[in-house]
Amino acid sequence: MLKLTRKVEYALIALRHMQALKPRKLTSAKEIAEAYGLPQQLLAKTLQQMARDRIIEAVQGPSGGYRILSNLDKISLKDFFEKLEGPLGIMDCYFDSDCVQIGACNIRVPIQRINENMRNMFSKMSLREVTQ
Amino acid sequence: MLKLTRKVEYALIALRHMQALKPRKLTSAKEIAEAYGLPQQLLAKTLQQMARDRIIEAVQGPSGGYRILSNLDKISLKDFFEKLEGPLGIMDCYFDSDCVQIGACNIRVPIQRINENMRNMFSKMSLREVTQ
DNA sequence: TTTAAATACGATAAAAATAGTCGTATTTAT
DNA sequence: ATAAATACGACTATTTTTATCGTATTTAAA
Repeated sequence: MLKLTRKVEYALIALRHMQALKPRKLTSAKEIAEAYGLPQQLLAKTLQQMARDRIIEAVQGPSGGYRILSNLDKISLKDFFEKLEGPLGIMDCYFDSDCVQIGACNIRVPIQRINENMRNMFSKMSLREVTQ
Repeated sequence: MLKLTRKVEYALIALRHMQALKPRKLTSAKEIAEAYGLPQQLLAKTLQQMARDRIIEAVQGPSGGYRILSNLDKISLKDFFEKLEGPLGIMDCYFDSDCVQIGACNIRVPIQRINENMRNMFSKMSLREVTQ
């Protein structure tokens, strides 16, 4: 319960790895996968997604790879999580809203409150705090 | 990502329902299941577990049912979640520790930090805040 | 200009976790 | 005695997550 997905986990590992390299130095999916024993293809997808989201930059071709693009101080954990996994909340009745309960549900408001607290907390933490 | 399970959701709905009743009044799994359109058997299990955890009290026999036993002010959401679902954390490398990474993992410390923040946040919220 | 190493990505398969059901036992008010 | 409720282990179904496959594209270097 309240678990992060592997995708997010791999993304954090990769970012932390890149952060430790010299600025602008490239590293490949293969390199990272081997260094930490991660499934390369899945890691690659995660890296590709972060590239689409402009968190990292991809360089194609042999001797290509990835490097950090954004200022990680400026990205909150909330935004990071949501970029990778969609809206952040304790239940999904606030996103899909095809909840059978319609009017009967008696915990909408309290759940809102918890969600607020969660989002607030992750808004206050930057990605750099995790990767540095 | 970071979702509660249905078990927890049903537990909260049930508690909120009981909280709205006159003190010491009993309500049954059937009653709650019908009122909110929940699967009765699964709800029943959740109620049974809360009874084992002494959050609510079970009365057997016909015209039996459940009522709130504990002071909900005194139970933190953290304890509540953990009673129902086990240890609370963003990843489970801290509980099972059979992570393949052994020494290679580079995000242990930062993940610890996030976990702390989560636990801290849910420690500060009482169950009553949600059910009232 | 061919080759090889890398990214890109949709489709699918496998595995794990979650959700729900079944069957049966026990309790107890009526 | 009966019926309505809790108790609970075993099982099944569903959904979500995780991982793999196959193929295309890019591009540095031989």
